[in-house]
Amino acid sequence: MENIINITLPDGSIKSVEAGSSPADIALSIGEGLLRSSVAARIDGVLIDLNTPINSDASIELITSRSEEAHDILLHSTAHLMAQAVKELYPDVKITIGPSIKNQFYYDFDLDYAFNDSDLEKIEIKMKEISKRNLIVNRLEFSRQEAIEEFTKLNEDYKVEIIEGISDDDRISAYRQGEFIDLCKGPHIPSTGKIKYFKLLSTSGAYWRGDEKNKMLKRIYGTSFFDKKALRAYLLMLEEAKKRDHRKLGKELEIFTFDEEVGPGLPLWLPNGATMVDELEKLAKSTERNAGYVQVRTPHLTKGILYERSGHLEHYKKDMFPAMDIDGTEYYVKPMNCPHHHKIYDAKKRSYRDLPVRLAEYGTCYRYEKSGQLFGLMRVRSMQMNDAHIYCTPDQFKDEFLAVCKMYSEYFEIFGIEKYQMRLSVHSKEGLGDKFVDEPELWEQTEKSVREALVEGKIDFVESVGDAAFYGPKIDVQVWSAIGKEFTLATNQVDFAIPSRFGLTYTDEHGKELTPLCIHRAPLSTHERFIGFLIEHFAGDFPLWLAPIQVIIIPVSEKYHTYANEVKDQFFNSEIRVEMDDRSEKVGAKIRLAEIRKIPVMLIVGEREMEEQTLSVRRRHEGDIGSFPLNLTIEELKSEIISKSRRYSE
RNA sequence: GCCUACAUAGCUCAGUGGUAGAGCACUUCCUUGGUAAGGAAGAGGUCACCAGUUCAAGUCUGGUUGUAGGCUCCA
Repeated sequence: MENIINITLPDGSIKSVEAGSSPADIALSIGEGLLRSSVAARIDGVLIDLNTPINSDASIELITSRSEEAHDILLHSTAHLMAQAVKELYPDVKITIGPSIKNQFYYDFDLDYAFNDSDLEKIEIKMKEISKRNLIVNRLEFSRQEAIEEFTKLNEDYKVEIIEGISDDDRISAYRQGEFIDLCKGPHIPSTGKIKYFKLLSTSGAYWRGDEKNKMLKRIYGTSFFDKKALRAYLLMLEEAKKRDHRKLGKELEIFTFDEEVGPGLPLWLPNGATMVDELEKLAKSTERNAGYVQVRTPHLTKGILYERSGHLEHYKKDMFPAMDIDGTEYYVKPMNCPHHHKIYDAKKRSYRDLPVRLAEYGTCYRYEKSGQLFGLMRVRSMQMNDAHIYCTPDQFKDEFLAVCKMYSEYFEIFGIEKYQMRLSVHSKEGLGDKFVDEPELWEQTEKSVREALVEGKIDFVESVGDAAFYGPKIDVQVWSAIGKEFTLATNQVDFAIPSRFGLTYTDEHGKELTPLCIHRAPLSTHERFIGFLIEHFAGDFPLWLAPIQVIIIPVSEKYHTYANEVKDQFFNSEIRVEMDDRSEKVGAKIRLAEIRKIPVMLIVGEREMEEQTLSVRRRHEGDIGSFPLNLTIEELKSEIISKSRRYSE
C-alpha cells in the first residue's frame, strides 16, 4: 500500500496512482489530449513541472495551454530558449535575467556588442533550430554552495550574484535544456519542441537590476504563443495600437506639433488642439464652480526663496529648470502651482468658518524632464495643470478627499474612461529626509487617514511604496497609452508638510491658530497628458462636444454655395464649430476628406435641400441618416453638445 | 541622463559614392457633380545641422540637434 498515493482532481474525484508518478503520468491516464495541452501542474497550490514526481497524497490541477498561467510559463520558457540561442551564437555573452511580462518576455544580456534587427532574425532562426531539436527541459536542484560552484564554472557572474542574494536555507533550482543551464525557479515547458510560435520584437538597453548606477545591459523583447493564430492576432493588435498613437493622430488631425527651434517637450497647440483645451477648461470651470472652488491666477516666474520655503529646492530641484539671475536675485519658472496658492491662502486671515478654501488654476508649469523620457503630449516640459488646492481642517479632510474622488468618477463617466487603476503611493522609510520630508509620524498618520477614506469611499486601489510626492501620500489614477506605456492621469495628493512651512493658519472656534491640511488635486491631469490620452482613448473620433470641427457643410456643387454659406452662418451663430468644403470637387471626394479628418457631422446641400430649406445629414459611423430641416438639425446638435453625449465612442 | 536605431518635399516614403524621386496634399485651369479619391498642368528640397574622407557625399566617418523603442524617473 505504501507505494500508492491518492491524488485529488479539481472535480473532487480521487485517483490512486503509484508514488513517484508525475503530473504528466496523471494527465496521460486521463487522456492523451490532456497531456498534450498540459504545460505544468499545481500540486497543493504550488506550481511544478509536468515531470516532477509526486510522492504523497495531494490535490492536482493541470495547467493547460488555454490559461493565462500557461502563457506566462510559455513566455518564460521562450526567454530561456532565446538565451540559449544567443549563447550559441555569441559564446562570450553573460546571461542575467529573463522574465515574462504581459504578453511578452525579455532577456537581458551582458555583451560587448549591440544587437541589430538582422541579429534578431538570426537569433530567431537559431531558436527555431533549437526548438526542432526538441530538447528535454530538466529541473536540477543544488545547495547554495553547489549552485555557486556550478555557475562560477559556467562563468555566469550575474547568476552567481543572484544566488548570493538568495537566503541560505533555500534549495536552488536550475533548468537544463541540452547544453544550456539557467538559474530559475520554474516551472517550465517540458521540452523545447513545444515552443513554436514566437517573434522577437525589439532591442533596448536596460540597467542591471534596474539601477542607473549599474552597467547597461542589452535587452531583447519578444513574444510567444501556443498557436500561430494567437501570435498573428497579437502582432496585428500591436500594429492597430500604433494607429491610435496620439503622436500620429495628433499630427494627422492637426492637434499639436513640436518644433526643433522651440525645444523638446514644449508642444505647440494648433487651432484644433487649442479648441479642445478650451472645451476641457470650460468643463473644469463649471464642474469646479458647482463644487465650491474659486479661480485664481499666478505668475510663471518666482524668486528662489519661495521654493526654499516650500522645500522644492531641497526635494525637487533636479526636476526644475535652472535658476535665472534677475538683478542679482535667483528666479525659477514654476514646477508646481502650490506655493503660489499657499501665498494666496495666506493673503488674508482665515477663520474655520472660511474653510474649506478651494483655489483652482490651470497654471502652466515647467519641469525639467530628462530628455529620454519625453513622450509626445504625455510627457512634456511645459504643462498646464487642471490644478486646485483645498485647504481644510482635519475634520473636513475625509469629505473633501472623497468629494475629489467623486469628481474623478464624474469626469471619467463623461469620457467613458473605464480601464484604469487607482494607486495609493506612500513614502518609503529609506526616502525620508531625501525624497520625502522627514516627518515619519505625520507620514504614517496621513497615510492611515487616506487609506481609511478610500475604504470608506469603497474605492479599490493598489499600494505603491516609495512613490509618494515629497510632501505627502497621493492617490493616482493609472492609465495606459495605445502602445502600452503606463501613465498617471489624475492625481489627488495630501500635503501635511508645506502649509506649516508657509505658516498657514486658520482660527478655530476657540480662537486658536491651527494649520490647515492641504489637498492637491488634478483630476483632469494636465491639458497635455489628458488630451494625449483622449486622442488615443477615442482614436481621434471625439464626441461632438469635444471635436475641434463639429460640422462640415458639403455643397454638391458651386451652384449651392450661397445656400451653403447661409447654412454655415446659422451654425456659426449657434456657436457650433462649422466649416464649409468649397473646393471644386465631387461630393464623394469631399466626404472622403471629412471622414479622414474625423469630422462627426457632414451636411450635404444641393438642389433638393436648397428648395426645401433642409440638410442631408451624414454622420460618421452611421452614414446618410436622411434630410432634416435646418433649425431642427441645429437644435439636435446643440442638445447633443450640451449633454456631452458619446454617440459613437463605444 | 543611459543603451540602440532613425532623420530625404506640408504628409507617407523610395533612392548602397556619379545630374534629387513617387503618391497624397498645395496652386492654376478644365469639370458642376448626390454620400469615402473626376482630369490636366504647375510649384515645392542647402537630403536636420556642423565638420571630415573622396576627383565626387543624400549615400562613408565623427560631432551636434531632434525623434523612436527601451531603462531610469513622473502629471
